[in-house]
Parts: sequence; structure tokens; C-alpha cells
Amino acid sequence: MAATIKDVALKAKVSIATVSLVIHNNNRISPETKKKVLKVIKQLDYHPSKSARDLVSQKTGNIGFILTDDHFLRTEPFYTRIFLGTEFEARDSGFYILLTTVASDYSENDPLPRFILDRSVDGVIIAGKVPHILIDRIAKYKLPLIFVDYVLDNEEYPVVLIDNIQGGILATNHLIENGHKNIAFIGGDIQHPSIYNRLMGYSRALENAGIKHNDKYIHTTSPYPDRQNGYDAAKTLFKKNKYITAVFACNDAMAIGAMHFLKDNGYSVPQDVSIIGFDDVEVDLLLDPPLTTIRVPKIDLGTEAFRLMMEVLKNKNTNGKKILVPVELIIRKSTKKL
Amino acid sequence: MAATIKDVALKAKVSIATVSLVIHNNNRISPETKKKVLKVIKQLDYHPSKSARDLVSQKTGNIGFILTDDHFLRTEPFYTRIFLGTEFEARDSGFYILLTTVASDYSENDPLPRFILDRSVDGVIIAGKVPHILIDRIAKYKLPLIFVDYVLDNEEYPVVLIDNIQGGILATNHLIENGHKNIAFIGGDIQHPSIYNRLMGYSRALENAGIKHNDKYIHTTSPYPDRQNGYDAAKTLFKKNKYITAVFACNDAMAIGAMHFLKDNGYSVPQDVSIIGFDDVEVDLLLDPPLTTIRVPKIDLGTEAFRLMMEVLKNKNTNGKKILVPVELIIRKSTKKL
DNA sequence: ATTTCTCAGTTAAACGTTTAACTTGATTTC
DNA sequence: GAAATCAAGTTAAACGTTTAACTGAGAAAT
Repeated sequence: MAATIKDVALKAKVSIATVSLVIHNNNRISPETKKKVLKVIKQLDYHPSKSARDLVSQKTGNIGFILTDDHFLRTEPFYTRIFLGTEFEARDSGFYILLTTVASDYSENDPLPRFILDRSVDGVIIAGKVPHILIDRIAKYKLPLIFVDYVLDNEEYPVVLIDNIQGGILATNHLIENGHKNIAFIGGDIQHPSIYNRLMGYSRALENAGIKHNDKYIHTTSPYPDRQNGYDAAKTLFKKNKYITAVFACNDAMAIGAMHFLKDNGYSVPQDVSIIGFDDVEVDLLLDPPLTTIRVPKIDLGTEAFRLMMEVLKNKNTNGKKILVPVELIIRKSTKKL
Repeated sequence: MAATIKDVALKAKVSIATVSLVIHNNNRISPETKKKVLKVIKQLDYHPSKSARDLVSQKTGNIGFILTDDHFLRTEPFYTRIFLGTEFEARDSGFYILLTTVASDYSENDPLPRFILDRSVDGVIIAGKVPHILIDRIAKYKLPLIFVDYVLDNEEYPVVLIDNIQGGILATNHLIENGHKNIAFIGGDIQHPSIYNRLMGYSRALENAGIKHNDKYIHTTSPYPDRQNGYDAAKTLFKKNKYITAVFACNDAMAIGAMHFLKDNGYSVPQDVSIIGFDDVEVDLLLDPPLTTIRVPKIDLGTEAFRLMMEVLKNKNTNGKKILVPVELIIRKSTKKL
């Protein structure tokens, strides 16, 4: 079996406390003793047991990462990338990330993620929109909680957000600069802060350019921003409006769906209609034409979330701290000068 | 703070041992006592501490999951899905999966995954090809080890594999049935058992159909089966061979690359050339035309790996046990009758 | 020459469980 | 009616660490 601190102490002829102090680089230990102990540690390939450490320190070195099923299973990798960013950063700090998904329709009597109940995490990162009831229940455990890509307006949790307003402005300006005036916006549930803010950016850009806001060009009644709903939204919109020359979709999935609708109905992209998405989910490049979009640095979101968690755990006052991650316009082939 | 077993014992006026026995459903406890204790447990929302359990049981309830960077970062989600399958299954058994990536060029003096060193996993699942030196080093720790989608020919580890030969046959037969005779195979490193076996399936199918094997139609010198190499492989192949009417790519990424090459060079798919891939990585549907492929049940691979791990941990003799997961032909639009 | 300090460690309690071994009182068995 | 069995618990050790409190020897201060 693996060596324990006892084995090391025995072989180095010191007490286990000394070994522990050496490991923690305590300066109460003389250089010679330290050297001797270190040597034995190497010989025995000793590594402290995490279970034992966790128990005595009342910490776990784990961070929980919660996602809804929907988000995890999304075809276009978005939240998985955020998770990856968190995992990368965690590794450097000696932490583990415990990933779990919860049902999108999580309700009162569904169980909480196990790692919360059995106290195997020091904090929890919640990515994307999750049911409010879940948050309420988790809150009771007084664990540090951090949100990524989602906010609760009334609460004061630290949060890492995409600069959605700026992204909305960037996207819409790009279309305006290409001479478009009849610009549609398609989005899912407008209650979702990200979608809401992307629309805000859209509105602000139009306003700045002195273009009149046309409510008929805005479609935000889809339940969920996926391809199918993008397809349907485009259908509704183009049935009623003939003059639309550009579409800003609230994310790439909807943009892809809209593009399919247009292709299926004899419009060509970007000759007849320009399309811009949001997220930059890699598959964009495979499309024909490749999708112009707003790049969201997904890995960075995850990284920042973990850093913020570390701050919280170090007891810095991070109440309500908000980190805005900037986005970037990626011009490909789905948009074109009018 | 969270309630401990002591709190429960105190409040229920029994010893902590009794509480523990109740939790474990030991029949030495009378129904009344049991009921009383259970009630207090509920009242205090008591859940046993995982750290403490881990320490005393010398288990961790964690399984390590190792992937190379390359594999994790692949654009088309493949290994991430396998991970997901493992995670789903683990949740049901009360286990956590600790994911970590290692450098694809892992070498002698890179550190081992932390969870191995600090003994925070009961076993390790290795997905996809990893450097042999890493396996050797892990082996020293005598942890149960399971492979997914990769085998070492000389070793005797339990393993979960795709039925690659069958897949190769399925794919090639599909092309043969569509009247193709000049069928190319493009693949990456032929040392990789999966690619090797897909090629074997290809050869066997040709043989069964009485079609002569033409080495000029086989390209397996790419270092890594990604899009770029698929593009390049197609280029090499089509420069030298005019009569190829169908391509079987060892995976979808290479198929996508090949398709791009063909498009860029005036071939139309599937009119001029049929293409079939392998994996079925979701983005296939977005392609134009959507890619015919061999579906690999990725989630199942992960699930099976976890189940196998549970068997191993229960000490069943699983030495060298091999699970072959079947595949399925998915006909879309990139293949066509000659 | 005491007393006080500092150095370099050691001792022992604590973290929250599990579980083998023990106890105690009641019931069977012959 | 004494011995054996049984039922329903309790006691205490163990898991592998960390760390506050202690110790003992030599140096410095008075």
C-alpha cells in the first residue's frame, strides 16, 4: 500500500509532526532534518492522503460545477468549454472540479447534487440559467456560490458575465456599417438576461445610428434558443416582412436554424440576407457560408469563475463582484455589404 | 455548520454507533430506535461526511478519468461524450468522476495526475490513446485501470472497445452495395488500433465482395486524423488516382476535410464522389451534404467503462475482459448509387 | 548563577466516520 | 434453574493528517 506519514516518520527517525511541518515548509525545522525527511519522502514516494487532509482541515479541495442537462447536452459545445476553463485553472491550484448536471425542470422534491449534501465541495459554480428553486435550496447550505453567464437581479452573488450589451452593439454595428437598415433580431426567452442584453445592444446600436426601431423585426417568443426555434423564428419573420436584409440571431444555434430556413426557401446567404450569430461555437466554420459571429471566450469565462471562487474562499469581500468578459467580432462569410 | 453524527446521536439519545448502524440498515437495531434516529436525521438534515467516510473506509468514491489534451480539445465532441456517459452512470452509483487531461506528448518527468498521487481515486479510466510511458507509471500504483477506445496488445487490462472491424465492414459494404468498386480509405496513424481495425474491416469487406485490394487507394500516413489531414489526404489521393468514386474516412473529421477538398476542387459530393465517415459527431448533420457515417454510441462507451470499473472494484475476475460496443450505419446524403 | 528566550523539535487532541469486540438483560434450552 | 443463546445496543480503536500546546537544551540577559 501507499506510504503514510507514519512510514516516513519511522524511517526518518522523527515524529510525524516533524514530517508534517517539513511538508508545510515550517521554519521551525532545521535544514538538516528537513533534508533528511525530504529524502525519505522521495524514497517512499510519499504523498499526503487527501481524505485525511480534508477531514482535519474541514475543506475538500473540490469545487462543484452545476449545469442543466439541456446545457450540457447542447450540440454546440459552449458550457462544456466553460467547464474546461474552470478545470484547467483548478488544476493549477490543486483543486478538483466535480461536475454534475441537474434537470432543466428541477423541482422542489428532486434531490440536491450529492456533493452539496455530503459536503464534498468548498464552493459551487453555477453555469447558465438554472431554476430559481434550485438556487434557493443550495443557498441554505451557506456554501460560497458563483454564477457564470447568468445573474439573479435581486441577489448579491459574485458573477462572471459575457459583455452581452457590447456584443449586441458590435454585431448590429457590423450590419449597419454594411449598409443594412432593416435588421431583424431573433432570440429565445427574453427573460434570460443574456438574451435581453444582446437585444439591448441591438437597440442601442440602432438608436446611435438613427435607425428607427421596428418591433415587427424582433422575434423573441421562442422558448429555447436552439436550431429548430431559429428555423421557426426566421419562418415567422420572413413570412410577414419582405424588406429584412439582415438578421442578428441571439446565438449561433438560432443563426444556423435561420440560415437553414433561408436556404430552404430560396434566399441566398449572404447575397439576399446577411446573418450574424453570437457565441462562436466552432461548428460555425463548417457552415456554408461560414458564420459571422461574436466570439465569446468560453475558456476564459470558466477560468475567471474559478479565480473568483478562490478570492471568495480567501475571504476577500467579493459580495456582488461582477466580472465582465469582453467579446470580439469575427467576420466570416455570412454577412455582406448591401 | 452542518450536523455530524454526534449531533444526531445526542439528540436521539443513542450512541454514534447506533446512528451509523441505522444509516447502514443494520438489522441489529430495533424498529423503534431506527425510526427515532431516522427522524432526527431528517430534522437535522444530516448527511455523513464524505471525507470521514473516505478516510476510514480507505476508499474515495472517486474514479479518475484521463484524456489527452488533444482528445479533449477536439472540435467534434467525441471523448467529452464518453466522459459524460461515465459521469451519468457514476452518479447513479454514488461515485464522482475526476476528469483530468494530460499532455499528448507526456514524458518521463511530467507529473502524474494528482488524483493518483494523493490517492483520491479508487480506479482510473483511460480514454483514447495515451503515451505508453504514462500507463507504465500509473501501473506502479496498482490502481484498477480500465481502457476505453484503446488497447495495449501486450497487456491484460479490461477494456471497452468500439466494434471497429464491424464498422469498417458496414461502411465499406454500404459503398459496395451502391455499386462502388474504386473505394479509397483515408486514415491517420495506422498504429492506432481503432484505425487499424477500421482498415481491416474495409479490407475484409472488399475481399468478401471479390474486389481487388489496391494499395494506391489507401492513405494512412497522416499523423492525426483531423480535418486538415483529411483535406491533405484527399489531395494526395485524388492527384494520383482518377478513378476513385468513393472514400471511406477513418473518422468524421477526416471525412469533413476530404469533403472540403473535393468541393474546393470541383468535385461534387455525392454526384462525383461518395464519402462515408466514422463516429457520427453531430456536426455531420450541418454539413452540405449531411455526412453518411458509422454511428458510435459514445455515451454507451462511457457507461460501459464505468460498469466494468464497478465489477473490477467488486473483485470479480475481470482480467482481460473485453467489451465490444456495436456500431450502426447512418445513411445520409454524402453517399449515392454509382 | 539564576532567569528568560529561542530553537528544534515532540505530544496529543481533533476531524467524522466505521466496525470489531464487548455488554447487558431477556429468552430458550435441557 | 443454570447454561447457552439471542437481541439491541455501546465502547473504543482506527483511518492519516494538522496544529496548539508542551518540552528540554543551549544561549542571552540580568
